[in-house]
Amino acid sequence: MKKSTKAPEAPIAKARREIKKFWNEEDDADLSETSRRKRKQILEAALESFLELGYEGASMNLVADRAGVIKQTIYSHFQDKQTLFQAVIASLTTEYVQTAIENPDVAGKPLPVVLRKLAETIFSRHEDPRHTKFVRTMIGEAGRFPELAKMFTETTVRPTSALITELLTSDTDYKFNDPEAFAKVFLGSVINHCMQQHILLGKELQPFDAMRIVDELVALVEMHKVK
Amino acid sequence: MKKSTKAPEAPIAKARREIKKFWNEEDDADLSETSRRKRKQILEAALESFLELGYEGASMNLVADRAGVIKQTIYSHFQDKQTLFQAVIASLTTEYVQTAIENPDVAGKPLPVVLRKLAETIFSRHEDPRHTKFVRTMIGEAGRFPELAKMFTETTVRPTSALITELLTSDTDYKFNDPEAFAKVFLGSVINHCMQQHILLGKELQPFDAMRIVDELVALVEMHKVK
DNA sequence: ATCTTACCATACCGATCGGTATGATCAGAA
DNA sequence: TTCTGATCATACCGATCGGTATGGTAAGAT
Repeated sequence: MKKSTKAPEAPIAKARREIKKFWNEEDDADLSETSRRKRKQILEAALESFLELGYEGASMNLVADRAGVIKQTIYSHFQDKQTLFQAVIASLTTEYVQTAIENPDVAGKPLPVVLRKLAETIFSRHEDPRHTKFVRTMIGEAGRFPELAKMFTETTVRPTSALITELLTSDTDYKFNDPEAFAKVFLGSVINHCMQQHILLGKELQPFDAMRIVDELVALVEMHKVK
Repeated sequence: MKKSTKAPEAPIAKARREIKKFWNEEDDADLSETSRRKRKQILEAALESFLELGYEGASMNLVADRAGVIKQTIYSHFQDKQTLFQAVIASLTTEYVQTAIENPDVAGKPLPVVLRKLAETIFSRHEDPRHTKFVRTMIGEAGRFPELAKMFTETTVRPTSALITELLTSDTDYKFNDPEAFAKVFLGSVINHCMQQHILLGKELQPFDAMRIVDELVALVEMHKVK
């Protein structure tokens, strides 16, 4: 009846490969241990600086200081500020993609359970302040760094949407006229709730229980059960 | 049966009042004609500069040049860069609030028609490149200017959500278990589609017809029709 | 032991930043 | 006409920007 859970993994793995290809990620193999450590320090410091102050607001001097490194070391690892920024965003994106939908314990579970689990994963991710800042930064710079925005949607939003679509179509207990559209409704409701509550600080003004959203969505799913 | 359409107007007007109060909008009455013109030139130039380059990326020199004005004139109208930025965002927010839901021609129309109209309004607004940049900027600076983000949600997202909730509850032809949650599902799906397609440039990678979203949503609404 | 390589500290570069000072010009109200 | 206030042009302020140069130090590989 239900398709195996292997299929959902495929687009994720593909996405990961595409990221590496997209960013021309060099092998770290030919770097010394200390050099790789420095590089990681730089990336971590740049990450916090960019997410805290934005691309223009964060200075290379600050990044160097926070990394415990001099500026020249940064420029020996990254061509310029833009490259460093792109590396930071790309690294964060891959991190979130890798931890995205790696719950293999949904095999054979009923559709509502799987969807609840998926929504909960997204909700819990938006509890992380770093993720909130990441999304803000990525969106804020989407106009100046369109490739970053495209990579983000391509590697996170789209596979998730595709996954939901597949879950909807493969479960023969349910029947949807336009599964792709319903998947976008489902995912859009979840994401937008996070956007409004966390990214735009709605939770400080008008907190709204995420469970009511997912309950409503599951109820809508149940209305599509074949009798 | 259906409530009058006056009710939806109330929260909008209230929001507008709150904006003015929030921003302590000074009366332009005591300013000379040329002075008011200069101020408008400055705001327009600042608007385009901030939306194009972000808060940190836009310089006061650039704004002055684009406004055809010297820097001192800017500082005679606005205390500093932050104040100017806040004025720009506030001005844009009020503009979008004012043109939000001023379609009085939905009186007595069936619920799906009204909801379609509402969704279309949101969709068409996101066709405007300036609005796209505005949303990107606002979200990007939400961490550094939390009051701006809060004002935005408070004056645009929340009243719209409340309006939909009221539409869902007041139409006795339909019955929803949790109208507020369904309203958020509806609005969330619409907004997230715009976010993904326009703000995050998804339309350049994977264009998706907005009509399929709204069709799906309306279909979901119809499933709640009382027999 | 030599040599290479990455890192260090410091200082520098021209440009630009947000914001201010000075003093001339110009328009409208008295 | 005189006065007042806003805008003008220009130049300046200290600070900081992204990025580079110089020359010394420390460590791992040959």
